[in-house]
Amino acid sequence: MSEKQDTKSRILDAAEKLFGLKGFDATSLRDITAEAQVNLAAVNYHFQSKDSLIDAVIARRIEPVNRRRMEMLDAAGSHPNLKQILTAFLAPVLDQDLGSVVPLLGRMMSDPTQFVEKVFRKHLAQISQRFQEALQEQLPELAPAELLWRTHFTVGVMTHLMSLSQVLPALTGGLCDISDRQALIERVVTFAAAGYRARAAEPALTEGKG
Amino acid sequence: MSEKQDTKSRILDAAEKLFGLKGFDATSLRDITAEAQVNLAAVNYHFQSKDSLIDAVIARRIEPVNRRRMEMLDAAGSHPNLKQILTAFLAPVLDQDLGSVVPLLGRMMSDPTQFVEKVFRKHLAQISQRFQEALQEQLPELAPAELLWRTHFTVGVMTHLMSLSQVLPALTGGLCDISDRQALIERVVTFAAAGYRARAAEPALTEGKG
DNA sequence: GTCTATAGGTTGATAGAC
DNA sequence: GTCTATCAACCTATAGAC
Repeated sequence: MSEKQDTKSRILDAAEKLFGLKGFDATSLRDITAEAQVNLAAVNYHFQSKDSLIDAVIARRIEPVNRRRMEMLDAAGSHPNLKQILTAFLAPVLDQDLGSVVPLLGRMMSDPTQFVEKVFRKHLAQISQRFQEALQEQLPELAPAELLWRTHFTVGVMTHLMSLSQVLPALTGGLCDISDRQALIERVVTFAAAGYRARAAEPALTEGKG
Repeated sequence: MSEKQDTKSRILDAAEKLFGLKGFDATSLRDITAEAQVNLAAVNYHFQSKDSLIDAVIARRIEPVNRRRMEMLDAAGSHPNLKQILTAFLAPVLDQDLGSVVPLLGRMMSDPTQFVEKVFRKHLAQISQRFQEALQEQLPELAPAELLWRTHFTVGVMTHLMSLSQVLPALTGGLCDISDRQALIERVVTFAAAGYRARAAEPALTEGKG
């Protein structure tokens, strides 16, 4: 759409695209400035360092997602049910641009190297707490640790969808089409909600038939 | 245990550890040879290129996992139930060394760049087909595409566990302890089995209360 | 703000002695 | 098989002209 953009935005757009496509380490500043059609020195002028650029690229996309999550959770009232909570958590992510934002967020979520410091503590700790409380209210019989495990599992479903979003059609011979967002979100929510509601295994008993 | 190892194995061990810790791109051959305490040129002598080394590192760990998966699936008889199928698929992965193999497999599964060619087509396509058939037999009411989606979700749960295995205790304030493998496997199987069994959403209807 | 030029370091890979 | 030495290419970052 917009023919002309300022240098800073062009760099952010190009970085986002390439980080998602090739990963943070495999993308050089030269790759980015070539894609953005700006001068190499512009990156350091506007963002000081590659590491700060990564921070900026991530923050630009995760913060609006988190705001939308809170909006949707609030909109569901003071006692949102399980599917409303899960939808508020997942939909804002899966509704993003499949060509750049989704792969970027996938890289961000699945790279353990600096995930704790760069992503979780800065952007996810607070909102996770809020959703965890809402979930616990709907699932009072679930021990907090068990609830946390299942949230970790659900985040895994979401993360893997984002990481492999670009290759999923090829992987499944076209059977899994990721472009219908609404259907995808409902699918994930259905799957995760059933997982949350599963009766926790009782370690002391011999296991029953599956 | 083994004090003395041949150069080739030392390189594989060091590469596995560092690839898991820092990722494929961020790990240089010099990092690897320093860790393995071997000469830099030894890598190219034994493995030709970094890319071939990555292949070798992956193949060494995924192939035994796949053999074990098939063993467990076969051991469950000709009509394994859902939990038996899921356990056969997940347990051989989650039972691996948490300090090196699990993080490596996590990197491998969550890097979309060459996942299709380097990992899926070479190591996962065939076994996926076999498990998909077993699952379909137990879940005949589920459309093949829907089944595939849920398998993708389940692989996401597994992958995210592997990717963040090193940081999960720190992330959850120690609440989620990954060292009890048996309990973890049961937790994942319980969650995924419930997800597989969830009634598929019917797009035409207005949604019921969650 | 944008550019050129370049510093200073790392990378994967190889040639050739032993 | 293992080593030293090295190449050519690449990297991030910055200094300084405009």
